[in-house]
Amino acid sequence: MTKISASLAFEKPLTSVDVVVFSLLENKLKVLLIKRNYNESEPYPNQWALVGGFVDVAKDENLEATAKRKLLEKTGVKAAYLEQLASWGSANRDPRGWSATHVYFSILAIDDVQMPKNGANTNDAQWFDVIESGVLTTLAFDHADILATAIDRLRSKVEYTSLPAFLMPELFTLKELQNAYEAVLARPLEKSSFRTRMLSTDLLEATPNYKEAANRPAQLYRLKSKIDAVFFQRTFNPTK
Amino acid sequence: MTKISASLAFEKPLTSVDVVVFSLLENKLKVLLIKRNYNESEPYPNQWALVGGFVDVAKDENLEATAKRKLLEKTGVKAAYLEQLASWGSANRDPRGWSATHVYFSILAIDDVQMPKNGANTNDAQWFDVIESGVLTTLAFDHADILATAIDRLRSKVEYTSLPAFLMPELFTLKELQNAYEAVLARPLEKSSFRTRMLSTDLLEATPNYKEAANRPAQLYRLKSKIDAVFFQRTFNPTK
DNA sequence: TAAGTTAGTTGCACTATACAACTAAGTGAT
DNA sequence: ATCACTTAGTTGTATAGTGCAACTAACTTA
Repeated sequence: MTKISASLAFEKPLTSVDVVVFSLLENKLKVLLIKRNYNESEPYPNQWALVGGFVDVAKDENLEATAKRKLLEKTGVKAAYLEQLASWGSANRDPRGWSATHVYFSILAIDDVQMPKNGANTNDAQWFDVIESGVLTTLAFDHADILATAIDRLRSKVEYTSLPAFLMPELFTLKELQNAYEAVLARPLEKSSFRTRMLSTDLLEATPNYKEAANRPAQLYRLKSKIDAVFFQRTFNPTK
Repeated sequence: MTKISASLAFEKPLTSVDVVVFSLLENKLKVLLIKRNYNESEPYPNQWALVGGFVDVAKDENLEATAKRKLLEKTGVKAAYLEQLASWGSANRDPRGWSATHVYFSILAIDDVQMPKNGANTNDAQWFDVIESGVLTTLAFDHADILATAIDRLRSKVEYTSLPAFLMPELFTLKELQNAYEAVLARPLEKSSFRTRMLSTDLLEATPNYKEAANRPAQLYRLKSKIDAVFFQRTFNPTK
């Protein structure tokens, strides 16, 4: 027996990728969950779970490819903000054996999403309200832990980055962007310092258009770059 | 064939854990590297690599346990600052097949480290200077990428956390702590604001002792908590 | 034309920082 | 003893981003 076959003879853990998909719907932060098959021979039948699945070593060139494939299958979205969150692996998180999952999180503008039309069961994918650090539903596996970590990470990054910009449609007003920040952080922000912060970077581009309403029209902005987030030097509201 | 055996029949990627181990030696940031076996049947024989190895599904309860086991084997250190960095997985990063590695990084006080005494080859573990975003040596696998990411993450966290405190011995002066920050960041910091920042949190505890020298003695401090890092509201030197 | 509403600005206070000049406390040479 | 030298530690002033509150701007509707 050579050294190579010895090392490959180790029992290998199961390897999966999960994606925590966030979006904004009616000014509320939402997370996309998938209902698992009603199949008693698989773990957690009929329960809600994160978007995800096993790495397909034939199809997926790398972990991000698995994440993108799963995201595309469930939302129809090709290019989206996608960031690695962390990984969870242990002997007992999956009854089928030692398993490790590489978790990403994604932030989508709801306009871009085409929810799946799965003939048989159109209700197998659903947006859930994010409340505190989770959802009002039991989740499969350790997905409640994972979701809580993703929400924490999202909130802490939103304190000093432009991530909520990825929740916005093509054109939006500064107040709408502020509403998105507030929906994620679950707390109000101060108008003038919010505006100063957003306009002090080259994140946004003013358009010649205004959003008409029964009051003073608001300037419409668009993102300068669809890809990169901007980092600020401080957090909001020093917590004191 | 049942659904279970179908899902487990997938070919599984190799699963490993790597740890990027940082320490401070003579006021220079160092990273611990291990020389791979001189064995032509294994990939990258005789090359330097990060601390790491395959998950042992029989021994390791979870990923962190694998990381701690590897850290203990190579440094003798049991409790250290250990944080997940990210994971890397692809079809071609390991010639033995589709492989995914879960990477942690650790920060150690050099005093705590007992370098291994491996009878045969005592030179198989060595501290390398961190220069720019890497080391002056070729690394096995994609470990140069991983190391660069770890250095970036370390530097960016050091801007707003107390991580360098974990590089210090039991007792240290504020100047020594500042030297550690500067070694990691590879740039000078301003004395008075550094002191104000450090003393404004309850990170440090003044001891009754002073460090004697051929000049004014410096107050010695110790960490209040060995476990948690402190977060600050801003970065150092806003980069214009 | 006035009331109501939301957009957007302005002035002032506060806080953590940067920068520079200062004082404090020791050693060692003369 | 005194003074030069060195490093520890402090102080004063400026600055930048924020929080807060009050203000002005622009539009609709009654």
